[in-house]
Amino acid sequence: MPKVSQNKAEIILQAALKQFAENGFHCSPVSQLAICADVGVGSIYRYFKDKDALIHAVFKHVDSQLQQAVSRDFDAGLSAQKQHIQLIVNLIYYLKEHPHEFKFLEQYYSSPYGSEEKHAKFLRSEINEPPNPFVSLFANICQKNQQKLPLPLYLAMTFGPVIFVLRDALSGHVDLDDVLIEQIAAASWRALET
Amino acid sequence: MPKVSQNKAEIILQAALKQFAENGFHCSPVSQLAICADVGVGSIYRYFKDKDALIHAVFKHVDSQLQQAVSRDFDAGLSAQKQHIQLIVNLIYYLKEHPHEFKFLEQYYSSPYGSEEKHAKFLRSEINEPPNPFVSLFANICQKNQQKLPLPLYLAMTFGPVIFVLRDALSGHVDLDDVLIEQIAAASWRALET
DNA sequence: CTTTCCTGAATGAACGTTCCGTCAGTTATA
DNA sequence: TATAACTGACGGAACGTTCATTCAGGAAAG
Repeated sequence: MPKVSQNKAEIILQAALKQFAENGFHCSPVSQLAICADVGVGSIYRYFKDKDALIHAVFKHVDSQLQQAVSRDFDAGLSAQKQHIQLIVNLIYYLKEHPHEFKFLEQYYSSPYGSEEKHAKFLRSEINEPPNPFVSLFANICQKNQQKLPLPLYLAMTFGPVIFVLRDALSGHVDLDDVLIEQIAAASWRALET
Repeated sequence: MPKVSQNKAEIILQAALKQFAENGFHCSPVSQLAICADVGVGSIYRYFKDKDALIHAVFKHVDSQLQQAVSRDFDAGLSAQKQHIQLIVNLIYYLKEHPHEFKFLEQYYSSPYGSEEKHAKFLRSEINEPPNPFVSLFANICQKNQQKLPLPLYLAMTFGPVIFVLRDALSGHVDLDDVLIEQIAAASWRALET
């Protein structure tokens, strides 16, 4: 037995993701997280300094999986349009099939926890991180067309509709089928053309 | 609200809007609301059954003012494109200049409080409410072009970018000037064309 | 005086965090 | 190998804090 079973930390992380997504940070008492992970309350504090640290750890975990999923089958040889649509479709598919991850990220980014992180991702171009495919694609688009497309416009027309439609799909008000997904991706590309 | 000072309820409502927007529902204790409104804690419970009722009352207040602001200068005689852009610009302007209202609405809609309300607004076409200008315009667009544009796509491409860019503007990461506002409105119209 | 309005200390529930006893697994001793 | 001593992961009762809500009583209005 290792000092700290790597398994138990993982179990806590998964249980926390589920609880946070379903009930929100504030309505997920540590006692409830413990029950959901089938673990004593004290054990959570063995693996994570406090509740905040747990929330950040869940984010890190979710974010890295999302990055991976979005970049899947990415082909830099395709046209900018095809790349764009591929990324959007990947993004929607992944989040549609991982509603817990989506709800968690929404909460995280719109809370004091993630208000910095959000833009660090796009406005800095940091080293030692895997290059964000959306950022590279945007740079690509700007270079090809000499149009001066502002980054905030690109982000708004790209992620805005995705987030909006995912919310509606998750709340059960909208049936987000393959056709609608393709339509969203195509429309968001049209929005960027001039 | 029976026989009670009209004024004091209003003061509480405004103070609550400010506090909720700045600190969130969960970090706005009733004691703090009372201090901010310069009333006793008990008085809040004279005007509102409990904290939840207060939150719903703030929503009703904010929502009605927003509806009014968006419909300003609305001219049904203009082209669908011009109408669309006018509505979007109105919406962005109002929310940009009323950040408390925006932050409150964001919180409200993405909390258990407003998960129903949100879509009641669009998916039902209820009587005895003032007609939603976006809904009428959408019906208009669908009639003119015989394209079968699904409502969820329209909503996503219309409100998605607006919400996204407003978030960034509010967090100080983006300078949402008149040019960008026009660009967003124009892009969202382009997204709907086929 | 009677009634209405208002207050903030008091209340109890719920929460995050701590702390210590328990015990399975590991090492030391013979 | 058998036994004793040690170690640190683990659980959950207990603690202190914070919150929404209440209520007894004071102030104002009539």
